[in-house]
Amino acid sequence: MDKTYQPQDIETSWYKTWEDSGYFKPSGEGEPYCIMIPPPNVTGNLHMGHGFQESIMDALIRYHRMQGNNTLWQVGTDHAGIATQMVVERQLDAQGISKHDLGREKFIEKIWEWKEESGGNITQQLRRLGASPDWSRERFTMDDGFYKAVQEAFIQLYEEDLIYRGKRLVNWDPKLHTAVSDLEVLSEEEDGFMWHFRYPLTDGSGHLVVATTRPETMLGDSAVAVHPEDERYKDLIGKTITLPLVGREIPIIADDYVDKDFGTGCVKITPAHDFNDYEMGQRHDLPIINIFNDDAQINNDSPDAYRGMDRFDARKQIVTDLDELGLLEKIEPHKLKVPRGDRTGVVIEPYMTDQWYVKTQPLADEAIKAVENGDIKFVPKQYENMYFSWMRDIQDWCISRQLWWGHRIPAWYDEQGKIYVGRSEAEVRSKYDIPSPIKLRQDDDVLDTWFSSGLWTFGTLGWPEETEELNTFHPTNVLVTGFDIIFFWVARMIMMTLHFKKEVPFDTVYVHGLVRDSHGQKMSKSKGNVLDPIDLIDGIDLESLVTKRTAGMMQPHLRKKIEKQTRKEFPEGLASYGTDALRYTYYSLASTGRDIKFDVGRIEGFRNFCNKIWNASRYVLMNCEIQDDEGNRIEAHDCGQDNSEDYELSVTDRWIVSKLQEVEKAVADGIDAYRFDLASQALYDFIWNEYCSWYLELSKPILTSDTSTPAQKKGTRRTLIRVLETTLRLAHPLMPYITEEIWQRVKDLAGVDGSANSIMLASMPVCDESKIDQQSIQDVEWLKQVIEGVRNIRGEMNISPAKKIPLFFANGSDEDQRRLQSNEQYLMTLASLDKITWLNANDSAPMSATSLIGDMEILVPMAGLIDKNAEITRLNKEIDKINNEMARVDGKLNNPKFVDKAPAEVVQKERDKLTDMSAALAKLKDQEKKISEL
RNA sequence: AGGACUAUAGCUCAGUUGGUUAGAGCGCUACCUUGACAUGGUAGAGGUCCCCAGUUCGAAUCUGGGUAGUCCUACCA
Repeated sequence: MDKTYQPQDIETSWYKTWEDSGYFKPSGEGEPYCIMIPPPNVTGNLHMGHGFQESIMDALIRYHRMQGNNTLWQVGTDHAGIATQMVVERQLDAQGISKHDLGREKFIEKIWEWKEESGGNITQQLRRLGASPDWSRERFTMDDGFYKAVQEAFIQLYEEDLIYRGKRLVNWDPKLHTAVSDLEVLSEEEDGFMWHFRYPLTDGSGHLVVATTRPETMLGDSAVAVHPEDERYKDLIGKTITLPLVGREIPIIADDYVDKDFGTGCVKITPAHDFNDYEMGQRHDLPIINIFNDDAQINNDSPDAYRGMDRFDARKQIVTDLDELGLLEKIEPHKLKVPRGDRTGVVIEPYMTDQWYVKTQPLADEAIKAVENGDIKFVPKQYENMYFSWMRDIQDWCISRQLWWGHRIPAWYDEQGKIYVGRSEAEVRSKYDIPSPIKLRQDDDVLDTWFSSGLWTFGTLGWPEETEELNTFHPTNVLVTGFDIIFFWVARMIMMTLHFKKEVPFDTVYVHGLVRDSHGQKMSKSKGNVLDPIDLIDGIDLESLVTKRTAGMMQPHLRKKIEKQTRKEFPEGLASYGTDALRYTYYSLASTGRDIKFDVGRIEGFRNFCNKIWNASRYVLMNCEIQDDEGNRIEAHDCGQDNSEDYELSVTDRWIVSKLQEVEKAVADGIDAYRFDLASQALYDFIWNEYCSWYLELSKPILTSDTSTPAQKKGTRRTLIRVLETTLRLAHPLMPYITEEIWQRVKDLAGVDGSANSIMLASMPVCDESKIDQQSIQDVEWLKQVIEGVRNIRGEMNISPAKKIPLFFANGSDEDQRRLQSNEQYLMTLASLDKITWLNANDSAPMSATSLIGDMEILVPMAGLIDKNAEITRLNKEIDKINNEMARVDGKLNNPKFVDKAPAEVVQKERDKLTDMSAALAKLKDQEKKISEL
């Protein structure tokens, strides 16, 4: 083995082996366990959020696979309608071609080409993470089978009257020329203005002042509304206004939606271009006057002067014109929420169109019940509230999109506009008996991407066919996803699955936070703080990182800023940390419900952890086999794996095995509770602090000493290798590569069945309580305390670690003496001693620096080693510490209320503490006095 | 406007049902190339657990009220 851990040397080849060997496929045996991957955008790239999410899923999958479950991780990608279409449109744009130049068919071909070209990218990146989904079952939301599922779902819902076509106001994206759902609109507060206009009364008796943030919509006004009890305007209700610039006569109406105290108390009503106005229009039977075309330019039904004008130009012109007419009363700065498309960023326009809708209420009712009655659980639980509040106030879902890339809606129209829904034109014709002379035209629209994603859990398993996989793996066990798509996806999946499958899509939803940068900022291209998981795995030099972060950046000042910031933060670029370190970092940060701040310092720490495991394994191997200069095995030592009983386990062997049981439990508990931070912490602590820092050091005196017997050496080897092998299996779900690499070299020494080819198919270690030996734990605890006591004196007194020193034990019990006798060898080595002396009650001790282990004192003679004043200082520090603590405990015990009311055992504990401390204090003070008198 | 979440060491975070001398990693200080590992070892410093009040014998933990931040939902033209 190499002296240092080099992740790049081991990762890709192991992945290939696993995949080629078919290890990712369900075993076909055991309890089924299934996770559906949230399908990433097929032409997208892996970002930190994916990295986190997939690492969590892979840990769960590997863990369950090793537990013997029939484990399926279903993988696939999403066609991501709008996003993908936009990318290809932009590419064509760069060549000066518009999609209309190509026509629908050719354009879709182009997208398929782009899908073929870049589609493998994200799945390759997923492989780099060590993800172990069943690639042989990979799906795409627009593959033939999925198309069929989508079609079937649409037709069924239509036939059940749960899908309908309707004309109403939708969120219109004038850049994309499509409707979008409420969820795809983001409203941010922006600076704007409030314009106050005078609207003259038709009878010439004066005017009303209306306030608006959108002057251009006045062309479509069909009323002015006031509050029915507003004294100022009561008499005007029923009169009319002559709309300036347009000349239309519109009524003044009363509606208690109007807030008397806001603006002027008069509201212009534009039913065709505002959701609230639309409602009011319905209530008062007002005409709906559309003033825009699909581009949000003023249409030809509007006054000549404004036709063809962009909405924002028209706004300016209308304000100017009204001003010239003396009708502009004032303009005030005003903050308002501006709705923008989440993809395009342009202002979304409420717009009258024909669209397809899903009637959501009946579906939502069932979906709410499923969470209420616990069939589906959210982790963390608080997200259930978010889910409920949205579901209980759900609106019908607009599912049609005026795009070309997606599942085309399976509906046909005859020349009268009558709708026929079916699987194909032929089916529709025969079903509704439509003769060929009658022309049918298929609906041009495609379905919202989330409509198809909603079918993901069962569509990928073969629905609408009743497949074996569907029976085996559905409902799935857990969905791992970000909170940002609970509404988009999780809620819809629950509704659709309950409706079509009559069962839940998954038992548990594990919701994680957003991955942010180390300062808590969202990672974004424009901020230039994006980290690419692949760069963290492979490393990247500074220049490449700068180039990458500033690529495609239009504004030069942003470019400069990002470059400066990047050079400052990563002056050396990024080192190659490897997949295992990256994954471990994710796990360590995966506590509940929080966003994740990703700090490169953390990943470096875990790369070091990998190195620690690597080197500990080297040590174990060096002691379990005879090696050549390169560290290759020439011959294996007998590590006690045959069934002979000629080995002897020491107290430290029994201790580390006990500790191993504890960490096995901690890891299992952590993973079972989706607390990967706790699982990874427990494992880290065990490997680094217990196994490496203590156990490996404790094994050295046995293995190197001439006085230890062959049986003792064999027992130690056996424990070294077995604990290592078990720990590797325990760690494998979290760090697949390094564990496999090392496991292959240790498995036979640890007595693993020779037919086991890969650690990923080995069994997950399970805590065996009967192997926990309390006596050994206490003994080693004692031993550690003695060693730490000596080291503390050494450290504080600046005694060179190379200097061997004598040690005396005073005031010890029989138990102490027993422990000393059985651990002398360890003590001599680990504390670097040259002599140990046990003092009986009457023996006199040399003047020494002292440390207390319970009642027992350990003494390091001062002669020639220790400065008197330094020791006094050290003792006083100890004395102060104990004094403070004693004062606290004393106060407690002198409080009669505490003594009366607290449980007896708590009181007793405090009493014991006090007794121990006063004994210790007396000894330290005595010691301090003696030394001072020297 | 309603709701959720967060506040613990310089930084990033743990802290189970109230009882610990409040922990970890990184960073920091001193010493050390000893044979698995300097991607290392040993020792150490560092905390008014956001503030105020309450419940309790006892509060980082429970309750109420603040303050600050993050986010979600709905919005007034």
